Amino acid sequence: MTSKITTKVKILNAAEALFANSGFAETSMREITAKAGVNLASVNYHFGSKKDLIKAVVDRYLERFVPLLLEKIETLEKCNKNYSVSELFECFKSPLLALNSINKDGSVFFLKLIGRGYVDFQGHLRRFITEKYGESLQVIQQCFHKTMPQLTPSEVFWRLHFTIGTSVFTLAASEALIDISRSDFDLEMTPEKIVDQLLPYLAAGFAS
Amino acid sequence: MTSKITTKVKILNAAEALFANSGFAETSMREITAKAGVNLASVNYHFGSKKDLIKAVVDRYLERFVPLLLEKIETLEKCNKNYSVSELFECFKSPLLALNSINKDGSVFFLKLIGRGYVDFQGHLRRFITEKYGESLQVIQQCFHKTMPQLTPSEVFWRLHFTIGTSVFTLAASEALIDISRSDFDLEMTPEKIVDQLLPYLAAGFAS
DNA sequence: TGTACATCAGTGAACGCGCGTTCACTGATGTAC
DNA sequence: TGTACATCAGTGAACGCGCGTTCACTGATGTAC
Repeated sequence: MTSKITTKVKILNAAEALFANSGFAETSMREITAKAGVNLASVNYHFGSKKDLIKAVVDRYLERFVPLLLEKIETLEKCNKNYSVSELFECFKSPLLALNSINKDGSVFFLKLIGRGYVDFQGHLRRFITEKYGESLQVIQQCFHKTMPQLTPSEVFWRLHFTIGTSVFTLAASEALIDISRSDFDLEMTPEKIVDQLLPYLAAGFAS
Repeated sequence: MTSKITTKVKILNAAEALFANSGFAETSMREITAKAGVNLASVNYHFGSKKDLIKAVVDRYLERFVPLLLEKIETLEKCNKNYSVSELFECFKSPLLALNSINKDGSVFFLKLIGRGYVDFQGHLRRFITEKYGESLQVIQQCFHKTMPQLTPSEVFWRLHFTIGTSVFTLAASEALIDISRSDFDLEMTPEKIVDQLLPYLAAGFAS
């Protein structure tokens, strides 16, 4: 039994790394297929178009991540009716780490991709995500509301997006920041170390 | 005395709006010149290349913003040896608002552009900024360090960039977020209202 | 003041290039009888 | 088991298009004598 990597998966693996690190618009089909070692035309054969490839790359992570996260949150709700923000934050950790089974740097790629999705392109990716995962996102939002019932739904929404924003921006820009950190402080940062500094910052902000 | 708007300024005004809202790579020279109502070739005539236009657009804001900010900080240091983080944050407000004299939405454009600069392009814009404004940025960083002397320089650096990240990401993605906010909560948000919610979040995070 | 020349702002059309996509095709595998 | 056909994965080359840039040129303004 050999674990044969199909052309489709080769393309996804090559594309996600390039998309995450350079952005959707900046990455060409020729770069992707060259990195994957497959024929240029095979992307359109397997995925139809570049837009659909982008969706497929992001969806491979969401399809794994969202159910795991919902499961964790459900368990938390059963065990503890009055959970805190940081307990809720904690629910994100293991589903994120589980993404590393898709790809060595899966969790970093995933957050970078989400960041690109916010900032790039007018909306086809966002539309796709809200259509497929809108309900789940609503549930998650309501859980955050329960931890701070004094806020309005809109306030919860915005604080949540500040939090997401900080996370994904930090990772999207991490290459530049790691560069600066190395040259200015002679400090070799890794995504893990960054997350360690990031989490208390986020928790303080959200509960402000 | 008529206030004649030169072709150069027409180009800058058209380009900054498009760059801020769509990104550098996604905006074409033809879109810029069409919006500015000038000849396609005039961008290369006045600026040399698209890369140099990007630098010029960003620099027009930095050239105004950085001296004003340094001035504010200097005044603060003279008046009050032991200033707080929020007093330091306060120094950013009026220089940011002063950018609205360049363009009605100047301060929003500026932050969006900085956000794009982090995430887009491999580095020519970042290199340009650190070369021209690196010293000033160092000074500002040291001021933040004074407000929290118990932190290492590296920790200050990272918290500062989390803060910048949240700000610029929120504004870069503000169009999408304002859309969602309208459809989900029937709430018409403006950049000003967003900033009002953002500031306490940032202060809490930085001082965590 | 008039003439000759230089500089500058701006233009229309074309250039070459890389892009995403398409198309006709090959060869391997699966299915029906 | 053998043959005919259908389906599927993958390919090489080309397509049309929009991109940033270039080039030869025009016309207005400034400068020297």
